[in-house]
Amino acid sequence: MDVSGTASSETAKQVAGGAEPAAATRARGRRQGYATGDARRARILNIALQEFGENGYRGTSLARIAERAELTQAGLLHHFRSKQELLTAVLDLRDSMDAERLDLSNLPDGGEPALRALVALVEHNARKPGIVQLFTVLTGEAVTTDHPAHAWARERYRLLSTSITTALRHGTESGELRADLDPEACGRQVIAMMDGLQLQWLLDPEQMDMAAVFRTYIEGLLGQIRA
Amino acid sequence: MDVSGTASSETAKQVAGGAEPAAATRARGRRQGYATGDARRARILNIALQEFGENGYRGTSLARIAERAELTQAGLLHHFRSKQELLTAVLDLRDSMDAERLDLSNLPDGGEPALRALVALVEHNARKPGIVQLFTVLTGEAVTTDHPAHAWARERYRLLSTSITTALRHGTESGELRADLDPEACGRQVIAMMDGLQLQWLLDPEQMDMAAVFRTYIEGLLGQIRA
DNA sequence: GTCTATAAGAGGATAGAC
DNA sequence: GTCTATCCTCTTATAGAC
Repeated sequence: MDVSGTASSETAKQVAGGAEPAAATRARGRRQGYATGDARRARILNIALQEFGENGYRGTSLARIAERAELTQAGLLHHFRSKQELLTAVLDLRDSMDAERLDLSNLPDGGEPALRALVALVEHNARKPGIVQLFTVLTGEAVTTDHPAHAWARERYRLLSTSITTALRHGTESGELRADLDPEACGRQVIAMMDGLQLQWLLDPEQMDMAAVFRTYIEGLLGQIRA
Repeated sequence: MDVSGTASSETAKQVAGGAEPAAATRARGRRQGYATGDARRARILNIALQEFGENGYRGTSLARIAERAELTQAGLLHHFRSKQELLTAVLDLRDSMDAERLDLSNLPDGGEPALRALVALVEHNARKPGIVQLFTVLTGEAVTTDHPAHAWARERYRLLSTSITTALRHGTESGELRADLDPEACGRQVIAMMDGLQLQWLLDPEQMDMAAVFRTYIEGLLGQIRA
């Protein structure tokens, strides 16, 4: 059931900063102009991230998150005024975690470096089923136009798409890649391949080595588009 | 909890019934051992298909479906004993609609014919956003292990995967495709590309010509794997 | 085959005490 | 900052009349 079990402890560290005494956290929080209770917030966020990933937005209840965070639902709503606000915070958190590894809006320049960076990202993701699932489940839900994450998802794809497209275009312009390559279509394809493989991998992890299949794809693609 | 089992082809035929007089339908139903009220059932199924596609399984209520089908929730539950049973019937319906166009478990033999058949399927799908969305939303939700459609989705991918893999393998064996092609990995990639492009297309239809991008991909792939 | 009525519960959100 | 208590709505499913 707990698909993201391994990921959780690591993510907690990234956000919470460990088992610091609450008083110290509070004091520093005030100095830096934060609201107090950062550790609490971080704990809630990490639990929410797991729950949204495991059951989707609609399938997750505030009560369940509150229970796991060891406070009441009303207490939770003190930190996040609504379920939707909590979701937004979780999505921001996920984006910032990605950014630590690889700034998707600023890929290495040139075709081959950019594509190899993506291979590294997929290899990284293959060790983080929880995070991948959060993304896959929410993006699927968000296809619905009135879903609270719809705008987030659309924006994310536009950003990612232009990022890859730009890197590829630079490759064609520098002569690294074939001049007749369509950078936009190619970029969309690469993103689609990442998402599609994630889906198959999550549904049936034993059936596929996601990172290996993606690497094979990129190798083939490079052989095809190199000048 | 078994979603992938029973009901299958019977439900499909019931739905195809259309605007036949109710009395005739009922009489034939009795002869063939169906429950009566086929037209009603079909109407419910088609509405449920729309609703599940628009809001996902969790986001859809029986009351809403009943309202659109012009009966009460209790009346609806006379035809389908539970929400899950209704979902199962909808999934069977969707599969049978696909089958009308292209039997995915029995693709044309050989690499190029099979891949070209998939291009035709994607072109067809690009004109059916509702059906594509049902699939995308439910598959995303179904990543969760305890989702009622989880087994259905996993089974569907296994089937589809072996189907494409088989066609490609025949291609390598007949000398049509390069001997060093990995049919399994390649098959998984093709499926992933279809799913990933669907996702981007649904989120932002104006941003992409799904069929064109997929065709480009397949052309490039063919150039790469042909012997 | 369809209805009304209702059980039995979970959902999100708010008010006010401490 | 967290609690209890409560509200109101929505959910799935069942019972029994017609």
